[in-house]
Amino acid sequence: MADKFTNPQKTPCQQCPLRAIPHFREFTGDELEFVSRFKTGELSVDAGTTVLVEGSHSAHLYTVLTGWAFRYKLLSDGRRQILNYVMPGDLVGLQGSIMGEMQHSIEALSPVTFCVFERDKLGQLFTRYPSLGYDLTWIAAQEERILDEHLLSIGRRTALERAAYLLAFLYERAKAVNLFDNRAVLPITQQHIADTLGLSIVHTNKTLRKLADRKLIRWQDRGCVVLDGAGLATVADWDGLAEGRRPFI
Amino acid sequence: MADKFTNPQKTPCQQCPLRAIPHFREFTGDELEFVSRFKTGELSVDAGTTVLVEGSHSAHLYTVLTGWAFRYKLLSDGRRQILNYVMPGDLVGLQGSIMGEMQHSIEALSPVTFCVFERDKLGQLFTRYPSLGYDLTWIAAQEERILDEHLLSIGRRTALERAAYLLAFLYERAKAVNLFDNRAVLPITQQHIADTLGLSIVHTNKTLRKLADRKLIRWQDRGCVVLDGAGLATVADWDGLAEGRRPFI
DNA sequence: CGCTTAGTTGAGTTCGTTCAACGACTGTGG
DNA sequence: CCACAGTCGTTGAACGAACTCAACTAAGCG
Repeated sequence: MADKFTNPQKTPCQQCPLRAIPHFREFTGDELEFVSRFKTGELSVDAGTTVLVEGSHSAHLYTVLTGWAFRYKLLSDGRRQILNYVMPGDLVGLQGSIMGEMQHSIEALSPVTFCVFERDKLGQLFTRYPSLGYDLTWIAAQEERILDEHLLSIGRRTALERAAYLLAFLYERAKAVNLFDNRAVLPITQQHIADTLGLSIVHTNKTLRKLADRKLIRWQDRGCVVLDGAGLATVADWDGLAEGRRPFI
Repeated sequence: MADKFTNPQKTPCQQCPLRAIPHFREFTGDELEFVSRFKTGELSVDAGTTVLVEGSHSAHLYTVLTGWAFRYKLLSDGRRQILNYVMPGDLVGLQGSIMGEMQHSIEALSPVTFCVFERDKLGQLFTRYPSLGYDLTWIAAQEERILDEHLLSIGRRTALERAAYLLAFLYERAKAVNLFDNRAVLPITQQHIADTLGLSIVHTNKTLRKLADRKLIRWQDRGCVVLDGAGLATVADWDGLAEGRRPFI
């Protein structure tokens, strides 16, 4: 793909901008040194680019350095379900690395830069840096938690509650990794929201309008502005992420 | 809880009946010896018992030795979403062990025996037996895959497809761990199915009737008899688990 | 025998869908 | 500079899937 660009000149992990964010945990010098060798390059893509494809066998693991993306699956007739969103510090491609084949695809919502790791060195990571292995398990377990909550949402919440939950969730996650400057703008279309909530685009539009009428969000500049994250969480009967400091690779 | 019964006299892991099932991978002698010490006892519960509760802080990890159970979450007004089903060889309680608080509950569908592991020794597992740490990550990643597929199902499949997917999924999983003798009977009620699919019980009943009319299943003896697993998978547009040999602890 | 649980079925209602049309905005090529 | 196409959001109307309510059967159990 022409719009993909792999950059061998990587940002050194020692100067990783994510390490400055209090949301992420500290590394020891040893760990940092290993991760730095584990990282083999960077991948920068435009918004809209499909990075990993369902069914492919990727030899890489990726951590998002900057930007937004999402994971999704398709049915053979084209119906799409967005599974989760990916933000700086998130690891993707673990399933492909650890079990062979990717069972979902990933698409960039904004320009995205990934740190690229070699699957081959994953074994080394576990043998030489058990604490990093533990972190990988932590990350996978955390993703599981989030998927549990999404499942509860799609299965049992009403359309209004679902939409409120999703926006509160995205707002809280993005805030934790400093993705907002002054205003909380989520760079997604109503089609993305519809495909996440399992609703039609028309009904999604009408549901979002209700949230806007309640002054919880505003639709502006091709994105969703969150005005009241806590209010959204209340509508959704959602407790928040309850996640402390977060490891990352 | 009176109906729980912790048995300190454990089945030695060396004679674990699960090891005989080809679906599970081999252990090295060392690993087996460690797991055997990691295991501190067994827990046997009746059908219907709630084993782990959302919000609790469990000091244990469990692997199912025999029986069926399920994981679920509740909304504050009582709406229930079943997240996944748990069968022999499955690990539960990892989230609680690794991140403090359980975010879902677990209830037994049949009499269930669990192997009990100490959370405290989890660090040792990663440092001394990296291959087991890798397996834990594998297990978490596999659970993630399954949740992805469930999300696709609830979000984008029709009621009929959803039901077909769920039953095909349970059938395939249970078959892999020898949970059937001669007939493939799933020990669940229609209420369980409804709470898994995100449907009302009435509509679930009418949907299952359609599957029965097509001779794919039969409802009998308080359970669902799967007559044609492949037929169900076809209705659901589902490819199967595509999982090779599976690690377990 | 009555009590409870699980499954079944019909009738009416609600929520969400599909179809369709339209406006606002963006980017592109002439 | 304008014409045009494409994407995205919005809205109304008609339809259909799934829900609630309610009544009833069958089976298991003290």
